[in-house]
Amino acid sequence: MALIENLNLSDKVTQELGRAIISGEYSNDSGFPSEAKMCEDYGVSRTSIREAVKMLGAKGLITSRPRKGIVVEPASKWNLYDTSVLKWMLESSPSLFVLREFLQMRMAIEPQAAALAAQFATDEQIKQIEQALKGMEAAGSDPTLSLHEADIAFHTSILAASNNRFILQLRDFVSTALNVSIQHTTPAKGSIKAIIEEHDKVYRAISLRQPERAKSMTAYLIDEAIIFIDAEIAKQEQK
Amino acid sequence: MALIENLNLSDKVTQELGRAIISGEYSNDSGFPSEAKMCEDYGVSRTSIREAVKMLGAKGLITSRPRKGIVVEPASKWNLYDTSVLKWMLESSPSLFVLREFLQMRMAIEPQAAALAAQFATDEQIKQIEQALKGMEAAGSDPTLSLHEADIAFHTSILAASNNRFILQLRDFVSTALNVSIQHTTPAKGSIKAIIEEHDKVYRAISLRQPERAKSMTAYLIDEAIIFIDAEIAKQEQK
DNA sequence: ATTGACATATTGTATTACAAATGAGAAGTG
DNA sequence: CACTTCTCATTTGTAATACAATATGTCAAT
Repeated sequence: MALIENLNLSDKVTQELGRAIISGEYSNDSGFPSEAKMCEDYGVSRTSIREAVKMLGAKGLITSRPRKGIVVEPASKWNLYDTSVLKWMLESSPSLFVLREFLQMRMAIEPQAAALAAQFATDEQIKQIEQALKGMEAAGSDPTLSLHEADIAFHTSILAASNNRFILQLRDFVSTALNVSIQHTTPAKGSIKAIIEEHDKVYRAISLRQPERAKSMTAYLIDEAIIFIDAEIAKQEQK
Repeated sequence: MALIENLNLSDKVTQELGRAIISGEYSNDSGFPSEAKMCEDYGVSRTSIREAVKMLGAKGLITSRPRKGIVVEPASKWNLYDTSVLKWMLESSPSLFVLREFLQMRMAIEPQAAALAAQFATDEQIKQIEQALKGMEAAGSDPTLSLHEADIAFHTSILAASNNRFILQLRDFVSTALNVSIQHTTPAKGSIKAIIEEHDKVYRAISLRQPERAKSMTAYLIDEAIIFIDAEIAKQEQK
């Protein structure tokens, strides 16, 4: 999974440091080690350390200044929409709460994306959504196919059809959210048909160019997931 | 404005290269120069060039591999929520169309943020929103104060009150959007009172813990701006 | 035509050296 | 004593050099 192979040294150091920073190993105690110290710790040259530091700086995790050394930025400065940062967060956080935040974000983005798609999608883009929907239907009746992957394809095809770069950019974010979801939601087998039916309603609203319906259908879809997670969290807190 | 002073060399190179990449100077033609070439072009050591390349790579703009050289990633890979990337985009794009995309994003984020704030904001956070609103009122009657800054403070205080890290992260994004807006919207002086009145409705909905009203009031607020920009774009296309 | 070996260009890594910035403490001064 | 100024030490910033690793294309041999 981690696949820390095939990476060059500075990338490997970046991975390790990034994970360590986000899991809070340097937040409270004696501060961040100096470049020289890290050279020893990791057994690599200062060149590689510096390149790693620059990359982490570009993601908003740290800053460095002469004599002062390297300091970890407050979490509010971290670029959470960077896929690496997102990955490190998921590796170090209890994911049920992060998942709720994910879903709240999806509740913001996806209904609006669906509405924009209904207004501005090209015929080609609508065909893409249709293809993804057919993929879900196929996976619904054929267990060898992945319903999960088709589901992701459906949602991202809508993001693409919004023709808004900032929304499309959240593709990885939504994919990640859906991937995390799958770990918690045991897909009630009987309801697969219902799920596909609901996705179909979203598709039809978009293809019929009805922004408001597309928006509320999508909101409905995500709200179900939020209700499920809220229940899950409540269950966990009871223990 | 640019303030390219006070930066170290690798940061300066990063700025220049980033701007050049996003404005498309390397997208179609002979490809990206090699590190050695850039050392000559910029008159700096390979160390600085490499650090700049690493930073741009961390923002998703380029990748580099031995023998193959440095290649510009497709725009879909760029991390648009990186404040530097955002800045470079605004410097190189006709901002009226970018502004519409900004507003579409705000239409996704802010109503949801307001709804979450109505549900989960602490009393302290609601007080913050109230403070920002009072700031707007003060600026409305005192021309020496900046209504614009108070406006930004109001919107970001709601993002903070959502208590969702992913939404709060978009603070810079929303600030930037509002800053760009001001360049296009000549604030009709008579309507200032109306604008403040609408912001007050959002605040009251949040403080009364009414998520749905907070959401629709915020959506109304942003929709007005979208209508304005659409008209502006139509006007420009007529010419 | 396919394969294999080799030359070549480019990034990757290490090392050394010195410059620049800055914070802390010493030294000096009223 | 209070305050300023100077010096020094620490840490990052920049440069230069050298060689390793990697992948691409070429050319020859089968």
